[in-house]
Amino acid sequence: MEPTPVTADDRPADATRIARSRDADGTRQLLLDAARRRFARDGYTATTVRDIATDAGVNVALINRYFSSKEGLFEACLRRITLTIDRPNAAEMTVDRIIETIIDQVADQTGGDYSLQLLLLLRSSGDGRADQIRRDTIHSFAESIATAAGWRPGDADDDLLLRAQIALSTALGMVLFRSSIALEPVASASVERLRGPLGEVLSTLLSPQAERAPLG
Amino acid sequence: MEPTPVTADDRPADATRIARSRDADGTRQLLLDAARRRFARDGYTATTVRDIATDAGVNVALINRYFSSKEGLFEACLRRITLTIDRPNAAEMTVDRIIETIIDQVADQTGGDYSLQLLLLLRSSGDGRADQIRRDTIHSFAESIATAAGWRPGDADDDLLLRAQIALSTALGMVLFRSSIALEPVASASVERLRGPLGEVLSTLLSPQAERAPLG
DNA sequence: ACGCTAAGTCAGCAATTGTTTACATAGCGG
DNA sequence: CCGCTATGTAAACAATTGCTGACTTAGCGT
Repeated sequence: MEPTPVTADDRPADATRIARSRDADGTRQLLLDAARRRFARDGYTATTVRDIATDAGVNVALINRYFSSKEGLFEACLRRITLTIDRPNAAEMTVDRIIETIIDQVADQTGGDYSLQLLLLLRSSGDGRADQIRRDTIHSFAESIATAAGWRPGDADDDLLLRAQIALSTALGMVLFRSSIALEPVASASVERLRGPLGEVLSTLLSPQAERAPLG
Repeated sequence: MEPTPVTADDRPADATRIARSRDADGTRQLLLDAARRRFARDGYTATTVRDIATDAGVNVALINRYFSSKEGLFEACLRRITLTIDRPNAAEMTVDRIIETIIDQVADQTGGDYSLQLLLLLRSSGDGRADQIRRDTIHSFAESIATAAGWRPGDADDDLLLRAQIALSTALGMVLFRSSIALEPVASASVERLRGPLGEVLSTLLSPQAERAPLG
């Protein structure tokens, strides 16, 4: 099963870290990169360990050596997810900067790592532990957004958290439409084209508005 | 592989159409119902034909007899999708009614057929033809929404179509968070709780606004 | 120079997958 | 009442899956 054949030069030829013949850490990285790509694009069950090993240019057995199992490799991919929003000290993030970051990440058409990681967040292996990791990652991601909007951990009112999650669902849905489903015209819309409506949506959700109805 | 075991009474015991022992159409329906549930919940590759047959209480070989292949059954499920929005004569749909319909469908916590069908729209079999059906379905769904907002087929300006697709991505992302990922607090938020923010988002996207910036 | 350990290879196993083939039988037309 | 066809059953097929064990070999420390 080879739904999306990956040519040799499609694999990120990281010139700075040439995979020497006997480098455990380097091999682990190659496997993680190939696995993330496969899992994100084709999903967990549709991806075979042989696919990943071939993409990484590495022997299949090493997946089990380094990650115990296919499931372990998937969990490692999930744990490796770091989104642009979480990288700077999120405490100083303003709503407008968060919104701009989300838009850039969603609109990233290069098939780069960030939209790939967003896509990975939507994949499930069916395993409970992996699903929990995924849930935690998304949740912490939503908390970062909500925090920028003024939410504080432990707030009795989680309206802002809810709104942040709705904003996230929009972002993830957009990534799905653009990279996986290829729905036109949204799939090939430029960043400039998306900035308008997406900005409106995210501002509506996250920007403080005096006239917002108090939770009934 | 049995990620989500389905008990006997979990299967929709349609009393009006008892599956008699030798009824081809009835058997087809049983298979379609079971397949849609499995495909929507677990995805295509994670679902086995034996899972479906067991859920439907039907012999495995009948899947190939009636639908040629697992892929054919999946396509039949996709073709069967009819969303609430498309059912009435969409020409008379107002934006507000469309918005209300979307919210109801997204918030449907009963795990009923409609959220199940939305979930199915996010699943891929990897097969090109099935993906095309899925794409067409989503696209026509977006056109219905855009039409209510004033868009007309053939419009040179597809800004409203784009906005309808963004609205759809929000809706699908929400269904994913609620039924598949079970992300709190959005997963168990009531319809009343969701109506506020979701209504704001959808209105922002679809309601005519004089001050909307002309496409630059 | 050399051996020891980590790193990588190879072949194959057991289980599961979708599908097919040959067979059984219910139930209606005559 | 009989037999023919549509319907359903059972068993097995080849292919693929994740994974394992025994084996090789590169490369560093001494």
